[in-house]
Amino acid sequence: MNDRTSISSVEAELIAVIVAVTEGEARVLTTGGGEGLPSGPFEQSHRSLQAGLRSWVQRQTGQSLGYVEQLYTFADRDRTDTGGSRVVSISYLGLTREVRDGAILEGAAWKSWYRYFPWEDHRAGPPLMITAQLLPALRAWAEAAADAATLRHRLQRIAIDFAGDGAAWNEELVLQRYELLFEAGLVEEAGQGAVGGAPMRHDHRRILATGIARLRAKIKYRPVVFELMAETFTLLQLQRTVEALAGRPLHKQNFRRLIEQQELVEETGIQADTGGRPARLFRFRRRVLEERAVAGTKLPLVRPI
Amino acid sequence: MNDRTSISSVEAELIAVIVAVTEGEARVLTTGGGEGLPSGPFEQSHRSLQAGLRSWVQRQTGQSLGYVEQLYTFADRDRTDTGGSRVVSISYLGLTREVRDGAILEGAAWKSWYRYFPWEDHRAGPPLMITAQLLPALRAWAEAAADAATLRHRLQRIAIDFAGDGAAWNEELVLQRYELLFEAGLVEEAGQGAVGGAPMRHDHRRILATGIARLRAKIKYRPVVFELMAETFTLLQLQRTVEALAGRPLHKQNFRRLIEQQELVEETGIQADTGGRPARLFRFRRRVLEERAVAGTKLPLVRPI
DNA sequence: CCCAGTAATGCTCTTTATGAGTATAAAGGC
DNA sequence: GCCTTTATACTCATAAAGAGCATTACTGGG
Repeated sequence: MNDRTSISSVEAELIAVIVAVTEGEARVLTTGGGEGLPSGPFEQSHRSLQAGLRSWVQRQTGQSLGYVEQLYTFADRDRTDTGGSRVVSISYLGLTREVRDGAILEGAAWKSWYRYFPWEDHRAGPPLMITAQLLPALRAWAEAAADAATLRHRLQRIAIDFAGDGAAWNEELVLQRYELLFEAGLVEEAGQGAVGGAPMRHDHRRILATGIARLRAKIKYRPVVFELMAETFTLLQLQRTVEALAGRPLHKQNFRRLIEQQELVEETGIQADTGGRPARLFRFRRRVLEERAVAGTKLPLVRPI
Repeated sequence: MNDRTSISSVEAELIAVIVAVTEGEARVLTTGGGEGLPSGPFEQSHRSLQAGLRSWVQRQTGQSLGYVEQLYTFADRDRTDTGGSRVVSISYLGLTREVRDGAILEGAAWKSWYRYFPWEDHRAGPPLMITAQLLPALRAWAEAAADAATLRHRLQRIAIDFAGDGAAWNEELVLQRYELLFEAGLVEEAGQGAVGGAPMRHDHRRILATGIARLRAKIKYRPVVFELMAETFTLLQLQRTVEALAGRPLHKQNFRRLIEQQELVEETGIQADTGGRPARLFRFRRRVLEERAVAGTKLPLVRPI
């Protein structure tokens, strides 16, 4: 690795985590019957990586990506199906809205992301499968450790990732939890004895976990949720969207206070029929993006149930 | 971009932003007389990207990288010197400590990062060059806008990035500021009329800006500063290190309160001769990394001078 | 020994942010 | 009218963050 000597040749592909929230469900665009993420070669014709991704999604879904962010570049995968040549996979996170009648890629489908990570949805309290299935299996794995130090370390990781010892659930540890389950051999990609969650090809579920973790962190300090909303929305709809992403319930009044005091939205004057008292409709004040270095949507939590 | 069709071949290289803090100065490992960042091909033999980077730095500096994190993958550069073939550059941030007598790569040298970004060092108040040089030049650029909307937009960006209108200086906007100056043609890489900061080859200064921005954000929520410290240190040394990275002064007492209440450090029992009252020496409690999902070093600011 | 200079350290005060809860308002369905 | 449902307005308690004052412990010079 001296300065500019030889540069090695590799294959490059793009992998996309495209997220939308529809009817209060966080969904991700999948291919191959829900077993893969959309992916394809990075073509020489593309002006840049982002441009390549945007143009592809635009062509396939008829919908422009509101927000695009690079996730991670992987190269440590062993790809046996390309004849031993090294593959560099560049993954992206994209936010959009589902178009009902949009021309969607053959075989592509929107799937709830909790289908792949059922242990991540705490909106109605901690999923029962955590205590019923995951924790017993994880503890068995921990106790199969070769030595005491490994045992202690495994138990510690389980406690942190799955909020043992009365610690609070940390919704951002999506990737750590998936990796823990992977190491413990509890997801299908790792072998047998899967305990939960639909599998994906290659390491696509891992990439999805990376995307979810990034998004859950991002909504707290950047106003990206609005990329997932319709032009106008009620504050409850906005809250439900954040809850769908974060996978946990929020305190309604405090959520409203937060949004309004940050002046992220403005009223449109119209009312929405919501089943109870009509709600005011709001729209995102896009100007805030240029007015100041703007904060996102913190999570006004409610006490864990 | 259908699923697994053809995959295009590109050249892959690694670019490293290696940071150390020595005597209260944030420094970065450079090559070619300070005009480039260490870079080289990603070799097939490397187990993974990170492993490739680590082994290379280890060989060249005799120092292991404490913390490594992927920064960004670029592919939109026009590389004319490789015969039109596309280059994918994967950049990394690495934290380490300088070794005085370490075998350092031929031509490599540690340079203060404020040499490249003199407008980023606000430890002794806002640098005079901002009001004396940058702002006048930026305003001139803004006023050369073709239409009123562009003018307004440019002025807005200047105000956000350089804390106009009494807004607070945001130390995380390193990349945005560099890009603004680039667009305005005020850095040497963009053409003539450079106003400040040493230039670098290709887009290396941009990559360095990305690394600084990432690190400035990271120290607030992850305890990564300790990777830059000696085994034991006084709280003031720790504070000076954070200040060197953040580029702004911190409130001493509040900084101590923050560090101690988070139990990030433990006393070693030894005292250090510091010129005044002797200070207690501390070491990082590495265990916190496994005890809990741990917070970093927030910035207890002092009022801007 | 006294004194100035330099750091280190202990505490208090104020303001703001956050988690939580109570109360009231406005719609529809019966 | 009464109940259900959702929206919205406030209040309260606590914790965290920004700021400053006071005191302690060393060095070196007279």
